[in-house]
Amino acid sequence: MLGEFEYLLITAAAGLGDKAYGAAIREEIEESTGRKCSIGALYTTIDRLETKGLLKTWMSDATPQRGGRAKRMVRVTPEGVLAAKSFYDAVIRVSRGASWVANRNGSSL
Amino acid sequence: MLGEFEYLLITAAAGLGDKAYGAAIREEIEESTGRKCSIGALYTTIDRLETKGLLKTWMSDATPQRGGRAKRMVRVTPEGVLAAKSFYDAVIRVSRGASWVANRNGSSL
DNA sequence: TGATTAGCATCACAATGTGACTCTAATCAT
DNA sequence: ATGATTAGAGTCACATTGTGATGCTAATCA
Repeated sequence: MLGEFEYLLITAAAGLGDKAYGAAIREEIEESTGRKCSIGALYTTIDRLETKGLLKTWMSDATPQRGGRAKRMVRVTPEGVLAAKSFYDAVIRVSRGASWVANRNGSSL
Repeated sequence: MLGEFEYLLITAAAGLGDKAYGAAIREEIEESTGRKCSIGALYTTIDRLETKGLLKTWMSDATPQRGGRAKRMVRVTPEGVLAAKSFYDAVIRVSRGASWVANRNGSSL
């Protein structure tokens, strides 16, 4: 199953869509979690997810900006979406009834 | 932050309340996830969570059953509940807007 | 031409997760 | 009373995942 950080990364990348590349994903993660995302965690996890087939990555052309280095673009594969969904579902399912879950009446699922 | 399995374990233990002990937690986890829970994962994770103060454990008296060995009882501490809540919230928050999340209208939070 | 900048890569290490195997003490059947 | 069976815990070496410090590259700017 996905680890927690792997899930974070896939979710961030999926949200960014076409604009998903290393540094942007990192910002996205830091924003949505409020915690630092280390470079090491970022790229090693990208590598691992790509190996597992949950992500696809490729290098873009360098952008014409000061320091505009080539970006490593990221796309979540269908398998990646599936894995994320299954992680999410697992958390939700397992959490049903837990005291810390806002119990909105007719809990569907 | 909590790992995924740590979260599972805390949730299962919390759900079992007074009846939370090693083997029962294991069954609970296997039931709610549909996956095997290895003994090693179980007890090493219990140890770690206890070290972190998220669980408290103690040995019960042996029960008068065939093979009724002393059980290692588990209680989730207030810190443990907090940690679980914070993990859950993080997953929910981060997942907002993800395509695999059933977007039920007024998403509270 | 060299300072600054955006961004990627790596490596050794820390934390987590896993399973095969073993141990214990209690009942049960002979 | 002795050995098979049972519920349950403990351990260890290993696999997987997460982290941060450090450095590299190529582009712009002054």
